[in-house]
Amino acid sequence: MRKRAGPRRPTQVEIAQRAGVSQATVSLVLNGGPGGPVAEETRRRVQQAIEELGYAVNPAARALRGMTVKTIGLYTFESVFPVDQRDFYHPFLLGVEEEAARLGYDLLLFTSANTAQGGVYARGRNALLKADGCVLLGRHISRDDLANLAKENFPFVFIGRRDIEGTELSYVAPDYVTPTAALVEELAALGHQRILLLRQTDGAEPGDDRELGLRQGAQAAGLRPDDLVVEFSSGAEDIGTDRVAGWVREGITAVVVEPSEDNATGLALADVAEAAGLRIPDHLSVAFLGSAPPPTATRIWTSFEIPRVEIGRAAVQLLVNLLEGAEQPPLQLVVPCTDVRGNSISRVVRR
Amino acid sequence: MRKRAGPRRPTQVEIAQRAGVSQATVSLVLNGGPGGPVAEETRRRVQQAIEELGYAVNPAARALRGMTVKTIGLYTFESVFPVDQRDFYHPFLLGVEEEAARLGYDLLLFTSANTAQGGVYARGRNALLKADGCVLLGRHISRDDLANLAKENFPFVFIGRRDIEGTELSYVAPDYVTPTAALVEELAALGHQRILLLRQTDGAEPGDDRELGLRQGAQAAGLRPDDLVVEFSSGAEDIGTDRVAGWVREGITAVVVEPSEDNATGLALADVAEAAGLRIPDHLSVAFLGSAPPPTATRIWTSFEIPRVEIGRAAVQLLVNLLEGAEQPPLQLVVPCTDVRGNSISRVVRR
DNA sequence: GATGTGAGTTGATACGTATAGATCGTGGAT
DNA sequence: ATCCACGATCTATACGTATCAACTCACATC
Repeated sequence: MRKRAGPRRPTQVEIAQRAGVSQATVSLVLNGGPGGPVAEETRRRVQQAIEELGYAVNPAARALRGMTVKTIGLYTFESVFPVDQRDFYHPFLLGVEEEAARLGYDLLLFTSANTAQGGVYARGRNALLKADGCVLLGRHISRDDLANLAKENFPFVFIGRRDIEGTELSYVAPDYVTPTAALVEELAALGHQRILLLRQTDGAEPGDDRELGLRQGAQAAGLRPDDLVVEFSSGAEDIGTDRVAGWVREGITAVVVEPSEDNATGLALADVAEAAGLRIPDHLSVAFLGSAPPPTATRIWTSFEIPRVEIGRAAVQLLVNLLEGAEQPPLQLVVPCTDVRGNSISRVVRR
Repeated sequence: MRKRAGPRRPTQVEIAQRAGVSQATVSLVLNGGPGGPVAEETRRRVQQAIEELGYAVNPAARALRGMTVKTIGLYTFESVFPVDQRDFYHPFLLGVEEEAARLGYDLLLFTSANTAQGGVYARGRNALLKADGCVLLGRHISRDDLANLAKENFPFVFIGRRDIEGTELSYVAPDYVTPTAALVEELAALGHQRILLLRQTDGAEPGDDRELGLRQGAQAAGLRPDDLVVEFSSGAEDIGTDRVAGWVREGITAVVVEPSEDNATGLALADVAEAAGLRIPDHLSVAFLGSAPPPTATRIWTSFEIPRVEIGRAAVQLLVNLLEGAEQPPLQLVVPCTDVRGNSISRVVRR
């Protein structure tokens, strides 16, 4: 941590000297505040001195006094930066950026302190403290970090639902339960009797939500709990021909897949099924419980779309509430998703 | 500018009390520095207290002491945020982000203080001071702002060449002169006798560079100065049928166009020419002196590509040099562009 | 035994700001 | 004439850190 170079900038003291007033008066002119109004003549002299010397307030000093700096941090547990256009996270950033700008906050990207670099508390510091508050993002979160931040009473909003024991943290999350239940009901109505949920190994709470939606939908459709199968996968390599054949032998006719960034699991399932002569959707219905792979000429995946930009915006709004609002309890927000009607599910066709 | 809410965070003083040492010793443990080494036993006790209380250094206090905070600002004169994928500026940001992350700096996006909001010195503050230094970007710069920043001795690097009288500022810019000259020589070799340079009204130094390249290339090719025509345009509405017809009547057979974000001028020229029965390139050669519109099935614009990502990276490197390096004069960097061989120029064909 | 020597620690200070509390006129009410 | 109220300004302080200069203490040197 080096010293800054170059000559010093003018301070309020120098302004005061030049204007023939005290430093306190300069601060009064700048910020108003208690201490009474400032006489017009005095104000004029101070303003003039400010012009002449090119004074600008020192944000560090303000921050040290406990003032906010109008800066919102954005921390991503995965390496999101540099932000590629095709990036899974890009829409979130867009929303965050947009709303931060609208509310007059600057946006601090914590590119230097992601999980690979040692996380939030890398090098014994809490990098996030550079900002007034922070939006957190990412699938592979560190629960310790979250818990610590909450304990430290640092204002932050998480994008995605996470529950940490002992603290009620603030988050904005998509509602996975409702559309999953609806999808399962639809599958049941199409005649599917046994449904498989393919969860991500590291799915955490979002995975739980999908499973909850599965069970709710099944119950509403009159399916029994043991008509449901839940299995896990951590990527393409987990989806072998044998495994898929086993599912079919068990009577599975529909698979609902928890998405991941690259949707490797779901795509592998489609490949393997295809290679085994199983046509989608005739022999096997497949739906994604969230963002599906991009549509092709022949295939539109049945799924639902997460309103990422809106979630980003909402996260900033929540955070600014935390920062500027009165003492409120941490606030959670769950936003609805929109269905994507695809052609990857259909009525069962016996082979 | 509100007060921060919530309970206070532990400070070095509290760590010191708990460990039974002085605050100065705590700082020594954290930063080393002069004041001699710390005994192993003492260090251990301090570390333990830090663990137990969950101490994290206060960046504001460090900054107030004149330390750097490892933060690079990114300021854009135009409204670049939110960063759309198709955005002209996106590759620059990519490079800046990438290099900042690599060098261990966080990136502060000044979304709140663009030109529309009052510029760098909006609300009497210099927003940029929140960062150690800053990368500046944009076509419609405020020369006053640049001059002021230079006067204030604020460390910054501009992307694109700008000359400000009285100060030598630090920038990274593409070399427009060399490829422009090469293009003009090529046109001359193809038999073009009269060449038009179509400049952007607000082109500033980059426009000057193109004109310089034009003259250099012409001279090398043996064209006379009055074989060259320079005109200005600020967009599609400036390119009428009459104007284009006039050029042709004057004997112009080749147009080199200074690009803009949307390249409206160049595209309008193509449209108008087409509508007037002038085929490109047979009747009129057209080249872009920089980033051309995207290629279509039939048309690849002859142009040259600005290495935007590399320029972003280089800007950060320069800035970090300024911040960390010894006392050097401001440093400029000019990077070469790569030719794009298109099909929009050819030998002259008499109609 | 006097005198350095150097490792280890600490008190004091400055960075620039916001603000609580004290001060000082000045004029109006009593 | 005295007191009060109030507008305008100032003095003093705290925020949390890094660092300089001073200090202590043990130990080696002559």
